[in-house]
Amino acid sequence: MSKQESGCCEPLPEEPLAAAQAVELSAMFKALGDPVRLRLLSMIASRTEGGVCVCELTPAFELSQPTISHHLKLLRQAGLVDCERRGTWVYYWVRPETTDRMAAMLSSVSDRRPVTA
Amino acid sequence: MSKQESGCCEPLPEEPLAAAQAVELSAMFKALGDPVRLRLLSMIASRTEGGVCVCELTPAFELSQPTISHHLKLLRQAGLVDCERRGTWVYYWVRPETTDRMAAMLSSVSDRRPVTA
DNA sequence: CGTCAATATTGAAATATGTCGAAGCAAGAG
DNA sequence: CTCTTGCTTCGACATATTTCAATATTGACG
Repeated sequence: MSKQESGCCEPLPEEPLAAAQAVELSAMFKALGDPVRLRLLSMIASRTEGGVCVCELTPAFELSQPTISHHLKLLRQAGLVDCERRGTWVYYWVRPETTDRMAAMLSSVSDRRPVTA
Repeated sequence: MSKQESGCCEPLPEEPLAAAQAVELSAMFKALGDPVRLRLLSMIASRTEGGVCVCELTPAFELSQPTISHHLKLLRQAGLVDCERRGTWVYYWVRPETTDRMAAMLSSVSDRRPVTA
C-alpha cells in the first residue's frame, strides 16, 4: 500500500511530446502512411548517387503517371525527398535529416522498455 | 559519358521493398500520421512499468472521450500498443517490436542500404 | 439486484485523401 | 517556331478519416 495502489490518474513522469512538435513529426509519418509512397521512398533510397529518375519509378506501379507525381509531391512537402530537373528528366533523392528525425522519435519510444530504467 | 550519361531508366540497383511488406509497414506509419496518436504513443511510452491508464491520457487533449478511445483503438490495431483491463480502468503500454521495425526501415533508408525489415 | 464510473462502440456529419483524365509547362529535336 | 517527350498541375469523383453525441458494456459497490 505504498504509492501506486490508490488507483490511477497519477501524473506522467515527464512531459512527453509537445503538441507543436507532434504536428510536425506526424506530418512526416503521414507521408509514409501509404504503401505507394513507402515503396517510392525505398526505391529512391536504393540509388546512392545522382538520384532516381521519375521514369524509373512510374512503371513499377500500376498507377497513372499523375498519381505517382502526386505522391512524389507529398514526399517532397514532408521533407523526405528533394528533386532537381536535369534536361528532360527529373531526379529525386532522399533527405536523411528527415528520416533520421523520425528514427530518433521511434528510438525514444522503443528505449523505454519495461524493467530497463 | 561513361555508363550513366546515356539517359535515364536504368534498372534500380536492387529490389527495394516488396509491395506486401510496404502495405504492412505503411499501416504502422499511418497510425502515427496523426498528432493526437503520436502524442498518445509518446505519453504511453513515458511510463516504463504497469502501463498508462486511459484516464491519464484523455484530459491531456481537448477532445471527447470517444475520440481518444478511437485513436487508441487505431494504435492497437497497428500493433503499436496493447492494453489490459484492471478493474474499472484500462491500461496501455507500448509494443517495442513494432516501433523497432519502423526504425529499422527508416535506418535502411538513411543508410541507403537494402531493406531487411 | 440496481446504480455509478470508466471505456468502448455506434451512427452521422464534415473534411481529407487517392485516383484518374485532361490540360499545362519545360526542354530538346527538327 | 513547331512538335514530341517527360513531368506537373487541375478538376472531379469515390472512398477514408476525424470528430462528436448518444448508447452500450464492463466491473465495482451497496
